[in-house]
Amino acid sequence: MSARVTMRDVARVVGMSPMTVSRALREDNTVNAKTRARVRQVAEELGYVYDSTSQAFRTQKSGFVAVTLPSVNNANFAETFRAVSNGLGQMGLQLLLGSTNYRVEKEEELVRQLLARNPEALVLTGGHHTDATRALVQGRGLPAIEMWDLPAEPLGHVVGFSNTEAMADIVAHLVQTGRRKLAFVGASEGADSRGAARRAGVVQAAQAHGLPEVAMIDAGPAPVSMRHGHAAIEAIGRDVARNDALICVSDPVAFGCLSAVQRLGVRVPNDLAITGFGAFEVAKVSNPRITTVNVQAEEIGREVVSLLQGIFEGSINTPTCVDVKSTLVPGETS
Amino acid sequence: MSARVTMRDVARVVGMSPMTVSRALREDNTVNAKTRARVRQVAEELGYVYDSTSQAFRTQKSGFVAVTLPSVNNANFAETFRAVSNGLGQMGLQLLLGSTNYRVEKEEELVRQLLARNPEALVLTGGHHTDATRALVQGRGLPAIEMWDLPAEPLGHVVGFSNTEAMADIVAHLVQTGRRKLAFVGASEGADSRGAARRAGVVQAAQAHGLPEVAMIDAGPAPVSMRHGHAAIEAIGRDVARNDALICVSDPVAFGCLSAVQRLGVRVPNDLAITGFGAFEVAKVSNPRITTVNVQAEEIGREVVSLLQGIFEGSINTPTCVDVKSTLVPGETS
DNA sequence: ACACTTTTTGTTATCGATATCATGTTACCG
DNA sequence: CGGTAACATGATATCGATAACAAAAAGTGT
Repeated sequence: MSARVTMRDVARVVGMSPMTVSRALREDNTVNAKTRARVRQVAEELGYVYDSTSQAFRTQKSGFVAVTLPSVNNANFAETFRAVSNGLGQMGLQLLLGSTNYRVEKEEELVRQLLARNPEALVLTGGHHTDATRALVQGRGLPAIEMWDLPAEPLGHVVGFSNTEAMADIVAHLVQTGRRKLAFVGASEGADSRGAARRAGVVQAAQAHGLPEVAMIDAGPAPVSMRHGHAAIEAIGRDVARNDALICVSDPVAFGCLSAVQRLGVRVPNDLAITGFGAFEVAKVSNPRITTVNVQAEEIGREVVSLLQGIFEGSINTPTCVDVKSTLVPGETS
Repeated sequence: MSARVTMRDVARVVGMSPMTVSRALREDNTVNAKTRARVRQVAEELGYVYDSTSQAFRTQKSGFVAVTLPSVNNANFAETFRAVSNGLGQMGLQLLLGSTNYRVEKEEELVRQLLARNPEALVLTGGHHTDATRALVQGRGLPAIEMWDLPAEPLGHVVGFSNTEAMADIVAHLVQTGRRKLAFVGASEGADSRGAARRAGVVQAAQAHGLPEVAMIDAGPAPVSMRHGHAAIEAIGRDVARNDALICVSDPVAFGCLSAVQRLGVRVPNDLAITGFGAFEVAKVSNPRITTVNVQAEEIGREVVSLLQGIFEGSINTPTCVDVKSTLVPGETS
């Protein structure tokens, strides 16, 4: 196996200095067109592959933007990821991804690893972090964006929406359509802070409307998905019809509930309303269509990108908060 | 903004050489326990953050494993990603992800970018690549793994299953349960090679069983999901019942079809059988449960990791092919 | 106390690209 | 034709961690 091909090798063949090769391979127009063509051709012939590591080292700019997500196995986060990834690609940046599995300690470890790669910005999901994480991020003076939430004390910039408000919209909608005995289906207390915010939003809104106490249906530890919603309802059985509305932490959970409820012979929406969260595909395709909240996962990604763009260009200097409003999407389950 | 803290800074404070600091911060036991404690404490106090870029540059080992996926917005691929990511994390490696959006040209561009980061191995999804991609990968003598497929001419190692065989299983199952007029629902010809392999598998198996020609239902360009399956059936209307089985390229597509078909009043499985692919959550939760094929997305990820482990340890030297057999999972739609 | 091993620390060179400054070459103008 | 601008290329130093070798310090047994 031959050693790797470097600019020096290319330079030797072309009969020029490595500096010229460097210039020729970049968009540097101080190099003669003929020279450039020759350099590129030789580079191609020798199978030269640019070494970003060296560049990152020399220029002290990694070309990375670090992103943490609770999980990629979630169509919403995946959508945001895709938008950010595409946007950054166009800016010549690469995305460095880490998933926290919905745990802040894991996030801390991850942030440490990611920072070691010297990213040019850090994008975190959610507004809930360990003190060490906060210290790490702020100690570097690194542009930071929190997304998918509107934290009370942001680390830096924010692109998100209010989980609490979104839930208030749902509760208002249910009250308006005559529901009073609400139940919330979500993950056990603990890890998932966005889930917790949604739960709190429901409880709060129910109180505001003077409704009886909201029943809590535990779908197990986060992350919860279709099968957990399904199983939670199966565990309860027909008693689920004591409530007249199930407010689910997400569309997959709602679909799981819907399916289980239908198997039990409970009619939706006649006997029971069901709402989801996130405007996942399944909400629109299921039968009946699930009432949900569109959080514009892609829009969040796009806003993150345009924020980053502004930050790198220098046009954004002060902490900015972008509220990507969520909107209620009425379906057939309520 | 103060300049970044380096090992040299830590060394100065401790009163030792940078080399000692380097050793103290690693798992190098040639350094005095007291010295190490002191170094670590000072590093902590100064807010020192390790610089992986420099390390990568010096040692010529990036600590990266590059992975391409068609899309993360697919629960199957996301599952594989998670398994690989977790496994690599335990080996002290970081995963560098790129998504090809199901296009080989995009893959080529991506591979170029990823190789520039000097990864220690490359994991590609699928066995279909441009010539340039093949040349790039093989020219580097870099460990390469193709997954989610069993290519005829592998680039290196392989962890996958036969899409063709899996489809043959489905067709055999449908024939056995009395179906003869098959239709295949998938993306338009072109981009998605795994989808194409599945289509070919169906056609081939149908011929082998002496069935009439398989009807093709086009769900649009890849990637196709619930809404595309749904829309494809809506476009056809009740004519869909001219077939007696819909073989779908994936579970989400199958669910979309199922939902649309139910809205049309066609009874599943009585009037029409439906099959999916991939053992997505929705197959198990939907009503009726969808007959599918379990491809063990997570297992693929785990096998990739253990292969990589073997490669790095040196215990695996020859191209290896791991066939993660897929298994038919009968549901209620057939 | 001496020779010798073991432990601990230090010195120097280096990975590949590029910022910076210096130098050489051609073009252009009056 | 001399002088200056515009263009093109080169020389050198450098980013931070660490491999490889060197050397000092601390034990160890006789």
